Amino acid sequence: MTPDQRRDAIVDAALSVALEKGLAATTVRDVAAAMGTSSGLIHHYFDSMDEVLAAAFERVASDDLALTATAMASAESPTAAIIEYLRTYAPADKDWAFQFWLDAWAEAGRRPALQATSRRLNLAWQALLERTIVAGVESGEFRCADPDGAAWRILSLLDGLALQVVAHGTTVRRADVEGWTAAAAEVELGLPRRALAT
Amino acid sequence: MTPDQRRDAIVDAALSVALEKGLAATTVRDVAAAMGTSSGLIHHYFDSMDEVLAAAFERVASDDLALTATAMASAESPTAAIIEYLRTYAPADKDWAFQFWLDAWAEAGRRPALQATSRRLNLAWQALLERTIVAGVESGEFRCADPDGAAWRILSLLDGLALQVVAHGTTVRRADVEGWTAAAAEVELGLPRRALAT
DNA sequence: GCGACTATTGGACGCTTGCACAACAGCGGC
DNA sequence: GCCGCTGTTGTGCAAGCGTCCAATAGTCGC
Repeated sequence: MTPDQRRDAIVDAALSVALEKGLAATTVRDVAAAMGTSSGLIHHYFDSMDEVLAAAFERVASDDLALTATAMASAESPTAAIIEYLRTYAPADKDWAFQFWLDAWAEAGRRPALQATSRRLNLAWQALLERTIVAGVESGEFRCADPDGAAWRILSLLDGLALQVVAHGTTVRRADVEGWTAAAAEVELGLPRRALAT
Repeated sequence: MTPDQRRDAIVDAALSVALEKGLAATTVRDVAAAMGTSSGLIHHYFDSMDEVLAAAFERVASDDLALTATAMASAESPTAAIIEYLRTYAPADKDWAFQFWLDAWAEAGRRPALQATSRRLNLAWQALLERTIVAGVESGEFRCADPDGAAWRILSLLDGLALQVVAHGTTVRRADVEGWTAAAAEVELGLPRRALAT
C-alpha cells in the first residue's frame, strides 16, 4: 500500500466506525480494529486523532457534495436539478452523515480548523444551490430577484428541519422535511405550486 | 445550603463550565472544582452526569423561553407578538445561548436525558409560535391553513440561519437572519410585505 | 446532650482514551 | 549481500472519565 492509499484506508475505516458510533466516539483503537492493523500505524500517518476525524468529516461532506453536484449536472433542467438537490439532501438512510454536521457546527466555535472546514463546505453547498437558481433564472424557468439569499434560505430551512429529525427523532416527520422545503423553494423561485413535488 | 439551593448551585457551576468548554466536554470534576466542592456531592443530587447537563441546558433554554413568552403576552396583537418572537430569538448579544442549542442537538443522540430535554424545549418554542399564529388567524389578522407546519417552518428557518451566524461567523449576515425570517413569516401568515419588518 | 439523619468528603474502582516508543519486517539502492 | 529506510507492530504509560462507597461533619428534633 502506498502512503496515499494507506491514508485513504485510515479515513475509510474511521468513517465506517463513525457511521455507527458517531464522530465524537470514534477512537484510535476502533479505527485500527476496523482496518485490521495496529493503532500505532494511525499515528504514523496522522499527528493526532483530531486530524483523522477532521479528514473523515471532510471526506463525507465533500463526497456527498460531489455526488449531489454530479446528479444535478445530468438533470435535464434547473427545475429537475433543484428536485435532485432536495431529494439527496434530506436525510433518509443517512442520518449519520447529518450527525457529522451537527457535531461540526457545535464544535466550530471551539476548534478553528474544524470551523474552517465546516464553513467552506457549507458555503459550497450554498453556492451549488445558488448557481442552479441563477441558471434557472437565465433560462426563464425561475423568477428570483435574490439568488444568493434564496439559496441561503432554502438551505437553512433544510438544515433546520433535518436537524429536528436527526436530533429529536419525531418532532418533525421525515416526509415533511422534503415536502415543506420543496414548497418554500417554489415560492422563492416563482414556480407554480407542486412544481417541485416528487 | 438547602437541597434546592445546592441543586441550583450545581446547575450554575455546570453552566459556567459548559459556557467555555461546551456541554459535551463538561465533566463531573470540572463542575465540582467550579463549585469548590467534591465530585461525589454531585452524584448525591443527580443520578448521572447526563441529568446534570440536561438540567443545565434546561435552565438556559427555559429561562429564555419564559422571557420571550412574557414579552409576547404583553404585545398588543398577534402581529406584534410575532415581531417580538423574531426579535428575541435572533442572536444578538446572546450567541452563547444559541451555542447551547448547537451543543444539545449534537449531543442528543448520545445522551438520553439531554435529548428528552432538548426535544421538549424545542417543541415548546414551536408551540409558542403556533399558539400565536392560531390567535392571529382567529382574530382575522393572519391567513394560515396549517399553523402547526407554519410554526415549524418559521422556527426551522430561524434555527438554520442562526446556526450559520453562531457556528461560522459571517457566512450569513446577522441582519439577514431577522429580515429573511420576517419575510418568510409574512408569506406563511398571509401578511402584506414588510408587515413584520422592524 | 443525645440520637438520627442528611450533607459532604475524598478516594478507590474499572474502564477508556490518545500517544510514545522500542522492536521487527520487508524492500530498494549500492 | 549488506545497509538503511520506512511501514508496521504491540505494548506500556499517564491521564481522564463516570460512578460508587465508606467515613466524617454538621444539624435538627427531642
